[in-house]
Amino acid sequence: MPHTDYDCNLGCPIEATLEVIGGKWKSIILYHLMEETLRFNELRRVMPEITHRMLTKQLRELEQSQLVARKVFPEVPPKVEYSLTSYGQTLHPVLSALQIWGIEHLKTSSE
Amino acid sequence: MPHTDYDCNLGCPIEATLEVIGGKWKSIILYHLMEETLRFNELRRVMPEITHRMLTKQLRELEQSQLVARKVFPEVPPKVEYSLTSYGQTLHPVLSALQIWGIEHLKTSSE
DNA sequence: CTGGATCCAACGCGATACTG
DNA sequence: CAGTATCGCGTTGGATCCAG
Repeated sequence: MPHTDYDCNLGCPIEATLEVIGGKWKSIILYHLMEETLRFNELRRVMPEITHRMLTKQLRELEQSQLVARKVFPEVPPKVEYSLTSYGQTLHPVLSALQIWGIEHLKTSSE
Repeated sequence: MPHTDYDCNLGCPIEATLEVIGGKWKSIILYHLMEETLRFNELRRVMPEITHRMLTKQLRELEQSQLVARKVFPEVPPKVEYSLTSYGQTLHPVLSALQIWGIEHLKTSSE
């Protein structure tokens, strides 16, 4: 890709993306939701290190970014499903790139 | 891309990548160094919003990650050039993916 | 089960001043 | 020009408790 004049001063695209998927948890959440719809506690199970509070918070932000959809089932006990929106799906190439490089990086740094 | 068993619990590749290029500034610095070697103050000029202190700090961390090379010219006044290492170059696809999605995202969110 | 609210410690980061 | 050291504020985020 050419070094365009999106010069990262005004509305830098890279920064914009990181704004949305950056942080310690968002991309991981998105990654897990890429394949399957998950409930709140299912997400906690696949991400044992995130705290209850943070998961809630991150999910709210992903909702606001239109990347994640929240579906509430009016039941007792409550049931809430989280899934990617179609817009969220467009992040697939980005997450793939991150994952691919990460795999190589982990290999390299463990040598 | 298949949903492999890099399940993001133990040594998650995505997290590993973000560990290295994440944060508000690192990817931007890498982006600018992708095309050309730059001196300290040249970097500041293309990134007007970063503070002196933060630029120094981020550059040190990128050095430690082996992504950026620091070359000091023993002159007065001092001259220091920063460039990508060959390892740093391998991030090209990742940064491209971030940039491409960001461009679309900015378009979308401004509508 | 899902999730909000509060308290509080830890850290990030800017501002500033100082060096070779 | 390039870089370090110190201070101090603001935000982040963990622990905990409460609620539908």
